Amino acid sequence: MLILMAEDQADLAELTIDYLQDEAIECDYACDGNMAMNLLSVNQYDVVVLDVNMPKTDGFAVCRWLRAKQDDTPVLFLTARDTLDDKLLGFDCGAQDYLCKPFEPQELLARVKVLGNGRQARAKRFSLDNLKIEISEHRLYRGEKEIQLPPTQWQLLVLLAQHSPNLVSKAQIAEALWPAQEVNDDRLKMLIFRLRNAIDTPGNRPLVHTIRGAGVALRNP
Amino acid sequence: MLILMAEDQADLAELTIDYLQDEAIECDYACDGNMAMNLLSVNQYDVVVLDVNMPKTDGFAVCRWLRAKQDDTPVLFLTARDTLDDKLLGFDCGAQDYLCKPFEPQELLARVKVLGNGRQARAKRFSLDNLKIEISEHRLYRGEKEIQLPPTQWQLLVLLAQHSPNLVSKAQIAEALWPAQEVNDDRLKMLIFRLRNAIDTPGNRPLVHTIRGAGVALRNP
DNA sequence: ACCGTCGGTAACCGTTAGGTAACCGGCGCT
DNA sequence: AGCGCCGGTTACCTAACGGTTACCGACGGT
Repeated sequence: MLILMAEDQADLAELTIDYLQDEAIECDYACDGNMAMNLLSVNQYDVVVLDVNMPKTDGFAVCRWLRAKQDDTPVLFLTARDTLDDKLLGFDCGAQDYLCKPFEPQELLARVKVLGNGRQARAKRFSLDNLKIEISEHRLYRGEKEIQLPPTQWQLLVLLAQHSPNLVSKAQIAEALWPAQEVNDDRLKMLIFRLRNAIDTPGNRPLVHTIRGAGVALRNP
Repeated sequence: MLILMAEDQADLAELTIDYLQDEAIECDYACDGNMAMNLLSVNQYDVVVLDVNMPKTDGFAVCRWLRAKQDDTPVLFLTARDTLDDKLLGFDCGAQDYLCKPFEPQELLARVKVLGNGRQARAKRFSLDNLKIEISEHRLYRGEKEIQLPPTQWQLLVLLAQHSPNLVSKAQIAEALWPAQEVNDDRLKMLIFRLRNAIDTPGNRPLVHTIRGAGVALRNP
């Protein structure tokens, strides 16, 4: 997950960013409103954390500008301005959340995660090469053709997609699909084989890769 | 927008609900955790506002229960428990927001609106292919012909329509139609069969699709 | 009391999914 | 080279699942 942190107090920003990065949240940093807008123009973020009091352009203005250009990236205001009117103004600008300083980094983390996940939840789709998965619709396409998958193969595919492009170990798969059972290598072998047959059809680039002795990954060659 | 307010202090709840209703937010009210779960089993809400300290079942438990049954309705905790640990616990249970008492009703309203917006407004009409459902009038048409549905089939149809084109799992259906009963596959099978007979009449495109091992969806092929 | 409707149970059946076993081929190790 | 392990591939068998039909009891209106 990649977020943009716009905050003019460099020391506070650094502490916060350090903490978030320890929790596997990548952060870009902007020290004022204009810089934030520049970065927002170039990159796509999962969440934007905005201070309100910033040089050049204030946080409210940045948020309004973002919404004006039809960008619905979730915005969280992080500011010392704690009056009701400020909060309402923040939500009015199109923010999703509003957290007052001083704050606990853990709470910020929790809220950022919610905003980032909600976005993902709304989408609930995955695509790689010409493979498209509509998870909530439970549909799967390779190119133009729709593919039907049996239950367990679908489970495996979703699992792989969620970790893509990372490798998923056999133990992880077994744990996810057959919880609290001893690992049986054979059924797993067959399962992977069948999934591969189903989605890596001839004429398409193979996407299911087994790494010998380690596990399986869903990714480009 | 329809929300569920679960709060054991009746006076506070009433004030809040009055305010929200003035702002065009309809509210159902639950005075304890069990009542909240009952209402959540029957109805679909845009947002759930949960107190933590409630009789019978506390708010955290309700939220966990909701997530366990794969319901991703946004949850906002509204509670006097303002320690960091409580907040983190709340988010851990799967909440989207956490607001501490005492609170300003305007802020609650703003946050509820944010949570409710991600989801499309509750449709009272639904149409797909040549199938038209007037939910509030309780009428159903396939092409020009009006169809009468028995109560449970109607319930199922509305449930499927609300999730369309997404898949609805058997467990979800059972939970919605026969809350707090053990899942009986057979009655469900018959129910789906009868609904399909009623609306997927010969000459029309079939819209009720069962995905083996997963559930049912109302959608175009 | 009669009848029609509705929803649940049971039984049947064709299909499919997924597990087991057997075979094969390659790679790395000694 | 030879062996053994790992993973790919084929074949087969059974249990589970879903569609379908038939039947039955409950309920409500006439």
